[in-house]
Amino acid sequence: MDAMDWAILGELQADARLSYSELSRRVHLSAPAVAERVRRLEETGVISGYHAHVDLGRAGRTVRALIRMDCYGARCVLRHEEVLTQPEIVQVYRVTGDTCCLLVVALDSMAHFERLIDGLSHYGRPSSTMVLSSPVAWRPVTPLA
Amino acid sequence: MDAMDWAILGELQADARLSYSELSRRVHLSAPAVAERVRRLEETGVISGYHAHVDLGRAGRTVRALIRMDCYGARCVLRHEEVLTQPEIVQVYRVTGDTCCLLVVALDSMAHFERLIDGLSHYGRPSSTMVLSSPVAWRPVTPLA
DNA sequence: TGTGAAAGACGATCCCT
DNA sequence: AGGGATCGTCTTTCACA
Repeated sequence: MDAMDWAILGELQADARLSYSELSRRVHLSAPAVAERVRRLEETGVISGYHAHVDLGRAGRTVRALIRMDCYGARCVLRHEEVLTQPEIVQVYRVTGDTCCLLVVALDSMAHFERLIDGLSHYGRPSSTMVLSSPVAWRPVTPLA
Repeated sequence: MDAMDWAILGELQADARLSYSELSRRVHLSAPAVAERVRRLEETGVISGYHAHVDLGRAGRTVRALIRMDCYGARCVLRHEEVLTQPEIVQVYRVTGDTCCLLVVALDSMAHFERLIDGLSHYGRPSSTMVLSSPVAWRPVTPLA
């Protein structure tokens, strides 16, 4: 992971659809050399994937919330994968502290949200907070000073 | 936003670097037609970008935490953009409830984390929880049933 | 590792449907 | 709005440094 790798990562985090030739121009390296470095970043797992980001609001998911789950021991949602694979749940963090995990959910209506909460309450006590906005929706990973 | 748009969104969310020709094969449409639909999805903002995802652990960011900020009125971090642009902060949610926002942070050490907390405490009272793992790191957006 | 050249594939565009 | 043909560009592979 030298400066060249970080330069390539920076470009691909900003625009994953850049061609190797455009990438090679930006980082001042030949296209085959860039392609080889990208291949290795993928192989070693530094790059975990390339994803189009969909605007949740414009896709109809106007209701967003954070749900802290205080689970009932063995009935913990983390032990029931089928719960976590619901499309409404967009992120799950297992955390320390007095709750077992935090769910980030995005839905199309409050009614749908109410139904989700009802389903989750079988596994633990959900404590919800509505998301008003995301001042930082996502930030590229850079080497820390 | 018909079924074809959703099929294209599904493919590009799974692999943003797919070529139009490969995409056209997968959704059974000609390449120019696919390109035109993608262009419109970008223009209308449904697709907000294409990003390479970097594995935080393999990039040296081994410490992750969620920080709820209980801000001191006008000194709220949401009013101080320079605070939120720090590279350690990877996501920010403005939320309802008794705290003003939730920060998702990723750092290379606990010492660095301590310094971050110290800096934040100027703006409000930070309440932190460590992230153990992400059972669902990210999920593609699909039409809800 | 990185470069340069060559062959095949791909992306952009135009026109027609 | 989609399909087919075109041309310029890009990806990939190779030999070589």
